[in-house]
Amino acid sequence: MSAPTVYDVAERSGVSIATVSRVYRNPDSVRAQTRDRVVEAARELGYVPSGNARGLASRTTGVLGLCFPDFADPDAEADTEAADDDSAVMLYSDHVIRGMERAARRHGYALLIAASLAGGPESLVAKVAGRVDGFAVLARTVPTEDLEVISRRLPVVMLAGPREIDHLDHIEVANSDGERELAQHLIEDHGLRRLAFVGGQPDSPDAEARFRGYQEACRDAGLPVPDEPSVRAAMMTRAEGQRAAETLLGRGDAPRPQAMLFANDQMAVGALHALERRGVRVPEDIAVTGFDGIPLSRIVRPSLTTVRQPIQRLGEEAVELLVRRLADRDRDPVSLMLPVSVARRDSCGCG
Amino acid sequence: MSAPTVYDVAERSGVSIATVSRVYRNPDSVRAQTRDRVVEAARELGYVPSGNARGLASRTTGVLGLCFPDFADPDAEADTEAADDDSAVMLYSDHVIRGMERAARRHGYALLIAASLAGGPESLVAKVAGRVDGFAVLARTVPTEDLEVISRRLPVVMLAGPREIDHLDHIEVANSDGERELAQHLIEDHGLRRLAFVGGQPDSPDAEARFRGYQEACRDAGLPVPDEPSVRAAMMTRAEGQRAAETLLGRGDAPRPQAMLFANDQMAVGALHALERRGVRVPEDIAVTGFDGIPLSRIVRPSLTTVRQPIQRLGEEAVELLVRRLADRDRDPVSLMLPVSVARRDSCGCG
DNA sequence: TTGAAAGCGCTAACAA
DNA sequence: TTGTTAGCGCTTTCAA
Repeated sequence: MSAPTVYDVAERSGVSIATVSRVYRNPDSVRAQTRDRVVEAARELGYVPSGNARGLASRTTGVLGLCFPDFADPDAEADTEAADDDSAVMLYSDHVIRGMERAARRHGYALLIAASLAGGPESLVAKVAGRVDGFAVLARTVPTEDLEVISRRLPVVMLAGPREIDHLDHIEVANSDGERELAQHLIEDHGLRRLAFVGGQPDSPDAEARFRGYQEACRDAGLPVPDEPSVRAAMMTRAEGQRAAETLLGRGDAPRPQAMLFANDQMAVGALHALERRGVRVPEDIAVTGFDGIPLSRIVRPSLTTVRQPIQRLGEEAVELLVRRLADRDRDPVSLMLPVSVARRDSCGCG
Repeated sequence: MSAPTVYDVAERSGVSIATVSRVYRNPDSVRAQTRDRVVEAARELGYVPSGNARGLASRTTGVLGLCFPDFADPDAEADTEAADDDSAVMLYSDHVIRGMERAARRHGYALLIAASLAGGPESLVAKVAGRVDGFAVLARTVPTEDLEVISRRLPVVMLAGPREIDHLDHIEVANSDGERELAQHLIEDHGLRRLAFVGGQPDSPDAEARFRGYQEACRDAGLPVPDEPSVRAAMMTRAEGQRAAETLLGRGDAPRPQAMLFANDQMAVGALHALERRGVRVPEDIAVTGFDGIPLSRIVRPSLTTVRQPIQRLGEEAVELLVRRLADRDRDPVSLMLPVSVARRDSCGCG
């Protein structure tokens, strides 16, 4: 039972394969009566055009791609209470995916997604690259070297993180500006002076950019400028935020900070829990801030002061850039910086 | 500057195109020295294998697909406070996507996703169908008629909702069982007798199944069995839950219900807010329950009693089914019913 | 409006 | 271990 092809449909409806093809590509170029015969035959046969053959012949796929890092262990158990935290970590990719999917849909494209695994000639990236008209890559997902090669063949846009290849389109989020503005607010409007920043690993470009913004705010305000975050979390999960908060409270050597700035909302929420348990009031005793603006940040009590990051828009803009480049391969490479906005809420005392 | 092909690489490295192909498909079948020459030439040329040509020749794509309904308006604004509610609505597809992506990755597949739009010969569904080895379809996304045709060509698994085509693999969630168990708990363990159910539109199979479970519990307990939900929400959003709660409280004609059961968590959370504003205590004055078990349900105060639905697992199982059918086209069609579990939390008085 | 024929870039026997 | 040679199913000129 091999799948029916244009030949089968052509034979059954008494036309040529070219006509069958036309019915699917440009129905109006075929006489209505002929068209009906073809459509009917296709129905009876269960004919579905082969995307591969189509793509091969027409040199386009109608598909855009996204490669993202495989943060979460694919074997992690799901749908348990314990998995919620992990679940939240993925939110970032999910938002990008959603944004891309919507924008792609608007332009008539489908979206192919794949989390990167190992490299090598048969990597997922290569698979994606060969099946799409263009694709987006989240920072630190694909070796720069590979992108160098692939981007010679089709449009690639790099998302978040630094611009590693300067002839590629690139979008980033104003991480540093956002954190600076947030810290400034704490310092100037609330008069806080003993701040602590909880960051991520040094190889996380986002977390590092946020830390830089924090440093800038300290410098601008004439406060001591730390070289390193007060604490570095490995995964930036809620559990780690909890731990970080306890660490910061427990340091006998220094006075308790007046504010804890976390590199993301997950950790800040964890900290809120830890502080509540220790009987430390937020914001009366200490201010807490996050970064990202996930839905959860608005719901926790006290509601979390944070920096809203337009992650979904990141995905949408990526598609726009791809579509534009597909229309004009020679346009100059673009580098966008998406603005963020500080959401002043209860946890800093702005209720 | 047309993209380089196997021929270019073969010529540059002084081998045949077959050898080039082997290097990418089965590196070990080529002498190391030859392989290095090929890889080097490919690098220099910027060669990326064409997925289309590959798929055409090998009759497989290494891609699985998902079609889901286009609930959210793709033009809706994102990343604003106002969009949060809308944002939450999408969570369902997001979870399925995540589940499928992870499972697909485990099996070496990428995932192609597309929200359905209009029908017709050139619909997104057809595009997906032509580009994957098999795909999953969320209920009410693709006309049954189309699936009938497409499923003759490649494996299709139907997700959530009733089993519309009985020779296809199918997975659903025990909506009805879950709601019945939940209502039973309210009735038997908490001794409540005046319950109200807030449902969705009649064309939502999930919401309807939940209502049926509710009816069953009423019948089993000897309570009056309503024909219709007390309120029907159009989109089952937080805002609508709020409104529904107010409607139920405001009905002068009947005594206030002792419990409000919502067809999903979103609405229940909205109701919690509305009740708090009206000074109605939960669970002391009234019990509130949801359905789905989204992360938010655990975080709101009081924490929400709900039914945890394994949505992500739905996606994972879909992939498993597809992979299995790909391995054996003749196996009997499977219909899975994924179990749910009642999460007894504060909002029913189980804190 | 329709048909004939030449690829699109790769895989997969089969040979060597 | 490597090369030769048919296709895979469709789109796309160019003619008719």
